[in-house]
Amino acid sequence: MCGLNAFKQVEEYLVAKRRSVTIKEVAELAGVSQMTVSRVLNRAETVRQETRTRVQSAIQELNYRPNLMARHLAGGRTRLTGLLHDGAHSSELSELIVCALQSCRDSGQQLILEQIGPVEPMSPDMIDEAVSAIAAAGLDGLIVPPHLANQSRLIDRLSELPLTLVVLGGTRADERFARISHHDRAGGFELTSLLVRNGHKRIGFVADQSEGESEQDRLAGYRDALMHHNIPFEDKLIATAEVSLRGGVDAGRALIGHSDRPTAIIGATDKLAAGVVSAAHLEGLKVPFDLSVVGFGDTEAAGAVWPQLTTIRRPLSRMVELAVDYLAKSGFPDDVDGAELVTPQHLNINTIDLIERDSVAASG
Amino acid sequence: MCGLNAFKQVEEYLVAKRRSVTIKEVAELAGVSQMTVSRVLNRAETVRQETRTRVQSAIQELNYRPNLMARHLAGGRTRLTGLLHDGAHSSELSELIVCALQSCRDSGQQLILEQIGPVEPMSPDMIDEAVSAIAAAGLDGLIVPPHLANQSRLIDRLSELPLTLVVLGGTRADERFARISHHDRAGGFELTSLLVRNGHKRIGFVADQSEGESEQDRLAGYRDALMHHNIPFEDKLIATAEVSLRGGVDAGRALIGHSDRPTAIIGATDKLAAGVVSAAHLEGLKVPFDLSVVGFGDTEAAGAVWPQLTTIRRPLSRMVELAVDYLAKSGFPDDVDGAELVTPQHLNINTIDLIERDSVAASG
DNA sequence: CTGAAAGCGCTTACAG
DNA sequence: CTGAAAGCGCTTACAG
Repeated sequence: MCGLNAFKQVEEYLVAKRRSVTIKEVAELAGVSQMTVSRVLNRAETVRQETRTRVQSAIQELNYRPNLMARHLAGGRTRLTGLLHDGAHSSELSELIVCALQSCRDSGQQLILEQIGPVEPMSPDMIDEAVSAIAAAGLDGLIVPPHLANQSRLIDRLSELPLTLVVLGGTRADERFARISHHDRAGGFELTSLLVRNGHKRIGFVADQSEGESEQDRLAGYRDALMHHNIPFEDKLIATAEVSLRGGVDAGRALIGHSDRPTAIIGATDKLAAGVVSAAHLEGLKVPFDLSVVGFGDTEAAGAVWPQLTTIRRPLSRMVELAVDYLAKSGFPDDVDGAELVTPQHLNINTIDLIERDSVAASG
Repeated sequence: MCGLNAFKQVEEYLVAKRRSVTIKEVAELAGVSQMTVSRVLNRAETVRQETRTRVQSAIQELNYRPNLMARHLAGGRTRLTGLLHDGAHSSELSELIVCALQSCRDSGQQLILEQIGPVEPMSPDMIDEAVSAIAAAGLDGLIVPPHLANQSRLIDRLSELPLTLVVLGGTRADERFARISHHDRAGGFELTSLLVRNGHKRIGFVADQSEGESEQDRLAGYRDALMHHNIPFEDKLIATAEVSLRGGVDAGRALIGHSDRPTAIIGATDKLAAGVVSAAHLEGLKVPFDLSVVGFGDTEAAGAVWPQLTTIRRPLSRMVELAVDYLAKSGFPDDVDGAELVTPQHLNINTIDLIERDSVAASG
């Protein structure tokens, strides 16, 4: 009841004044100075817990949002956090941005989208130009999404900038930047084991020819699983392809083509797997009855083919959230749920999120 | 070399940032007050020509750029602009957000994402709750994306809030809010005509059962085109489906099933069309040789099936940009390129962007 | 036609 | 751990 009344009052007040809630009002409601509210907003550790809590409830009750303009003007150093993207719109990019926006707001950072591309492959000149633009933006931190984590020249250049770099995805720790990885190798193991449990012994794999660390790790996980289940590894069950639908179709046809064809195929990405499904259709095979197909990523591609793909979801939201947090606090916390701190600069998320849909059936 | 250059640029930038030219310096150089400089900047007619000229040369000499942050801060409150979304990540959402973020920054607005859903269908309670949350956010404006434009209860509730509402997509002008529509009917006409030009006479249409205005308009365009080309309209060539891959598959099978089957099928959305492609595969028909298929939207679904779909791209970036602009200026400009001002509150974009891919072949 | 003052909403720098 | 003051760069509202 009380909450409802306060709610109503705030609303009426806002309508009447036609302006938004300011730090002053929050301070008044919490019974502290503006300074203290500002400290809470900026994550200063010097505020007593009790005071902090009081301020936070005031913020919530009034639905206060700091005015970015004022912040920028006063501070001269609102932290600008960049999120790099390549201009290709996708469900992954929307997940990344939505979550980054939310996390940045929570931690008082301002999100700036920085675009590179979308030309593929990226030329050295293009990279240098983009990096110059990023340098000129005066960012405090920059987040590189999984999709661009393999661009070594780009990462090299970005590492030289006077900003904190966080790379999502990939595998190895690198002291030039912070990395948040997820357990691709275990994912590959899991997906392969699922197929083995369904009786499959001849399992094909469509690998990414660009040899990104993540994609290579998925393949390594596949080999781990074969070994674990005493199934011999065969070169001819591996095909490489450019990550595109066409690449998946071609690689799928190649794998299906020969006489001793696989009964199941893993795509290193959903897009490749979607291509494999189409290849199966073209060759007259029913999925999943004649051929099981699984992918990686839980992207839109996984839900756009029939049957919809069993796949492994990447914890993108979690990763950006952790990245923004890292930038806010200049380091990872010691204890992150479901994640392991490999080095102070390298956090690995080790939960696996298997999404089972309709593209797997028992063999034979 | 390049790295060194990047460093140098940053250094220069930082120095520049610390002492960026302000209105005060311009005023001093021109020998006037800040106020006069401000008047010149804001095109006030009350400045004497001679003074104006002096100020302008000072501006040029110092290469002065007004600080947008300060401008917006002083000029009034910064406007909070909401973008509604349903939590379902997609390429469309990423396009919407990327563009909204950019436009808001340009016009000094602050973008707030407001989520409703993602439960489907949305219950009245859920809608009311979401609308309350939106009310409490104290937004000045709210943009409703095409995907949610059909939710009449939601729109009704939002119309009652003390904020400026802009609905993207849909068809009819409504005085309770501003609308930016695109030419769905002409799009339906165009797509149908493309098929007719390819010799198709029996053209199926998978309609959206939810009867959204846009989707209905596409069907109307289809009928227009048939009439224009003297092809009789047949009820049995129309199927309705829930907008999902499964819906498309089922509707596709129904249309393909009967003896006198269509040689081409239009999906009211790409997702439905993707389902139709899968249905064709399941029934042993080759796309596009046995069946041509086209969709609407140029979404990820259009690129995730094989063959990739010919479709019509919606001008989403353009629409959000215009929406943000409308909110900034409280109205549409008189002359927008490629668009028509139906009423002062209703702008219709009449360009059609046909994306031809590989899902259409000549009939017979 | 022009200017001095107040203030937008926030932060930095200092003081307790 | 918390607060009072000054000021970021500009505009509005008032005064000449």
